[in-house]
Amino acid sequence: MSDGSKMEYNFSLIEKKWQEDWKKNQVYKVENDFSRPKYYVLDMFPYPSGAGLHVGHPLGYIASDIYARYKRLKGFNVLHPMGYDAFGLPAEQYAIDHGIHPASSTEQNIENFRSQLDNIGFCYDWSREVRTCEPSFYKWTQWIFLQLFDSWYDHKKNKAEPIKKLQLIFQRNGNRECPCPGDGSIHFSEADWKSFDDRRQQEILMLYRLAYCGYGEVNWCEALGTVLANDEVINGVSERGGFPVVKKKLRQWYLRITEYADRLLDGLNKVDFSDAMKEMQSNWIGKSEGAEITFEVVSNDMLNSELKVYTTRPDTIFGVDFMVVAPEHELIESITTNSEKKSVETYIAYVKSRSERERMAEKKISGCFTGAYAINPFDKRKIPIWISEYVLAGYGTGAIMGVPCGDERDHKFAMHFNISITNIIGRYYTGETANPTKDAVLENSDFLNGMIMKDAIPVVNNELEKRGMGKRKVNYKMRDAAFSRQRYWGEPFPIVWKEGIAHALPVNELPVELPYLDDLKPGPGGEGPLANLDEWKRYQEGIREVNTMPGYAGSSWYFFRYMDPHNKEVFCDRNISDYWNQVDLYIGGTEHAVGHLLYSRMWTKVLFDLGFVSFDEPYKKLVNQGKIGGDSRLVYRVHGTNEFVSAGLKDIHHTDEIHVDVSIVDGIELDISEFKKLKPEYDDATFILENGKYYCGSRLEKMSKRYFNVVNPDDIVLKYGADTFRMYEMFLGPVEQDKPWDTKGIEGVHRFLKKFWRLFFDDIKGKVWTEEQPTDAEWKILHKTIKKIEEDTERFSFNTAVSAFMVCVNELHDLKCFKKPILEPLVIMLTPYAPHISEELFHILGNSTTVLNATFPDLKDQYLIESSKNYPVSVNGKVRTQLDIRLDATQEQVEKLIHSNEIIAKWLDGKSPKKIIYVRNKMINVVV
RNA sequence: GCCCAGAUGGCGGAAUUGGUAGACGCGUCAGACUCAAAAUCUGGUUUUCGCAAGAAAGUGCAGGUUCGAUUCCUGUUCUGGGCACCA
Repeated sequence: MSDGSKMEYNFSLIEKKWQEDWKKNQVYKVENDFSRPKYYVLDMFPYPSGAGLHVGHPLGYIASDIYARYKRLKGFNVLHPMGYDAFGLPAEQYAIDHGIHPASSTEQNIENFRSQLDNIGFCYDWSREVRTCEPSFYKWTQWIFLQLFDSWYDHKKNKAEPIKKLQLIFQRNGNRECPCPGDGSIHFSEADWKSFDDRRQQEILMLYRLAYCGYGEVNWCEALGTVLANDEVINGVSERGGFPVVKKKLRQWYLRITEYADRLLDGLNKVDFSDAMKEMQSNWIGKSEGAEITFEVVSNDMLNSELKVYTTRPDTIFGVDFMVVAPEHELIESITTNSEKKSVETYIAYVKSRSERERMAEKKISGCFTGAYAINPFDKRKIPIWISEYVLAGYGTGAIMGVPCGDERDHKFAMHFNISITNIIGRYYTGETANPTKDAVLENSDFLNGMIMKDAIPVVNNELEKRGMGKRKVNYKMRDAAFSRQRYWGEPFPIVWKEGIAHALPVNELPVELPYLDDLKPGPGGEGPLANLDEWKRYQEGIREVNTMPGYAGSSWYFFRYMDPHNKEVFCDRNISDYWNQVDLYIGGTEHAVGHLLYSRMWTKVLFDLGFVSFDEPYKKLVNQGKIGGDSRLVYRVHGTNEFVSAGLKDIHHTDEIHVDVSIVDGIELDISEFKKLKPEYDDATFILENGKYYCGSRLEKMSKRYFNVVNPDDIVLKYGADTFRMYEMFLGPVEQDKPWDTKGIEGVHRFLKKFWRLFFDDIKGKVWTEEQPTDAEWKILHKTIKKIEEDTERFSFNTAVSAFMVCVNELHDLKCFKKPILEPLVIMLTPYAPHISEELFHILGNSTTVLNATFPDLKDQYLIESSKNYPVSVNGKVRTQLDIRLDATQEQVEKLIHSNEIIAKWLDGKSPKKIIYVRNKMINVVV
């Protein structure tokens, strides 16, 4: 390269040159070097959609890239990989609609993603790339699934254990010490167990397995031959075609994630996630502590059966005026009296006719009396048992005790059906609305009278347990996660069915490869497309599982595979996972709060329990990047005409607004000639202008093709370069925050980089940088900047770090400081933010090695001590002077400074200060 | 309805632990260079009053704590996000 071409900042040349160099020399390849301190920076890997990346997507990637490069400069061995979450529904839908096989559309999309990512200059170690749809990857997805299938949760040890151990326990003790998580009503002795045939034994084991197959309710549409999602069913008929849809119990695979509810909740205390994220996860888990109370039931004047209810407020037991059971409750048939039979049947038929949607949307009060009564276990009062859809079958026992004075829903129900209300909280209940307080003193409550409600809770619990009428109980909102899909584009299950019993395939037969299938129509009886492949289905004397795993299977463990991506023997070598350990920094969107993040946390805990890894929380710190919104541009057409009116004048006409492509608008000014070319109908459009210009309206909304507001990073990189793009995305605002994209603002950052370049080369003079020794003032600028950039990078405040660079360069320009001892550390500090220009300048300064091997510059304290401002104030009659001092000042330096400070010296008048108070590490109060 | 987060110039945002509010950038105004434009450089830019020096007000709203509050506390309004008959 000649000196002449170095004169001006030619970003496209520089970026191309260094990207090729990085690739050729495999600069970012990472070794599993156990002798070095490690740091693991991970992005949530993308789903390679056909739309490609817009400027919003790389935000998190840039932040993690900066941090990874920063940690590398700090001397860490940094694992920073990337891959693709490549299995899933959208690719399959696309295939069905467009006739392209998901394997090839996925391949194409990945290629496109890769070129877009490469453009931005990330430091990923691509030799560790993973794709969840590759057999070499999903072999281990299947293998981990088999570990889940072969395990159960031992509540005594509070961990997962191999199912073999459970079989031994059953042989010795039956299940009296291991209550069945799948069906609490199953009890058997060791003798019973031995008497069960193999089939029965396997059925029972299935109820314990962490990955299990059971029956769940789904929307089944016979005419379409498929299962439909809730939102595809409207008023009991299918959205497409209007065919009848019925609720049907179908065989489904599940993850028994509920067994990990407590540990998933507790684990939140030892990870660094945002409070909002922790909140979302703990709400989803929905732990509540209460009691399960058993009521005797009288029907047709005879003692009939028992009804269990779950309540978090056992203290209100004497305020119970009615019981409500869910319409699906199994007791309904047996307890309904002859006289009520008809109305109960009518009510249940009504409930069944309503879709989940209607039920949730309307929330109207409905219900029906069963004719039966429950007996209050303490005062033996008869309590009517009702049925209502506001009680959910799936939570607690599917039955509640109605306490109208304390619960608003119960109150509304009682008012609606004219049930008399017992007041147990005195003046706290006005008769108008319920009061859920725990602070009231109980009345009308037998042995609890005079007690404060919250104190009464343990008293009642003790009494219930003493009398055997109930017990303390913890409940969770979280349900087991459905794990099978009747779809093609996913991992096949390594399972074979023989006579109704699921068998794991031997590990040496993994992976079970997904057979190539052209026609992706569903199979018979609600099964997936794989069911159409008779030959593939048959496996010895059994039949393969034809469902596939859901999209979240591969993403639940992929972070392990990056550590040891090419291992053919295990999913990840234990020594290697011990070294890389937890992901130190995980960056991704909030949309995965309760899906991916919970599943991957659970899988890690299982692998930990079974001894395959040494930690049970996968992510040490999680940062959620915000979304970048599109800034749409709107034009206004006078209704019914072809005349467009400028935004400021739109209100005086009756107009329709139309989105216009942001690329033909400069700021808010429309390029009318470009606009006319958009559509033939616009060709003869007329315009009402303001000041001779057509101004567009604007609106912030989601970046989407539909709104013509998508900005492609490729276009930005082409115009301004990757370094400008990276820095601008960071400069936009805090990483965690949602913010709008504004292409105009990018000029400022671009100017900064050009100015940075001019510290080295002048347009006219050429080379300006020298080997000269800097002055103290110049050192101070450098050290101030090092400190600021280091602190800001460390605390993820990349926007203020970029500002600090700008300030520094402006100051150096003002001082005309082009000295190598100042410039070189600056280039190194800029590396994480703008890697290409840094490499080039570092190379020019005469270092033969790349910036990669450089270290983040050390601080020299002596240039940091300075006094800034001081404020004399009067506190409680004493005169104080406050003094701002650099953070790192030592006691000695402070005292020296105090005596040399003009104002303080005047106050002191030669005497010593009475007192020096360190208010903060930055503020010092001197009392005279 | 419940839970969480936020509200600062024309705009994006800064102020790290209570210490000169508005860093940095955009936009804009004025000037330099230029025949002109681009690029670059210099200066101004919270509001009101003032020729100016300067003065007063000012971080959604109303209070409170403090020598001092964008920051802490109480109440309130609005905006964004999450959950939603979970007993």
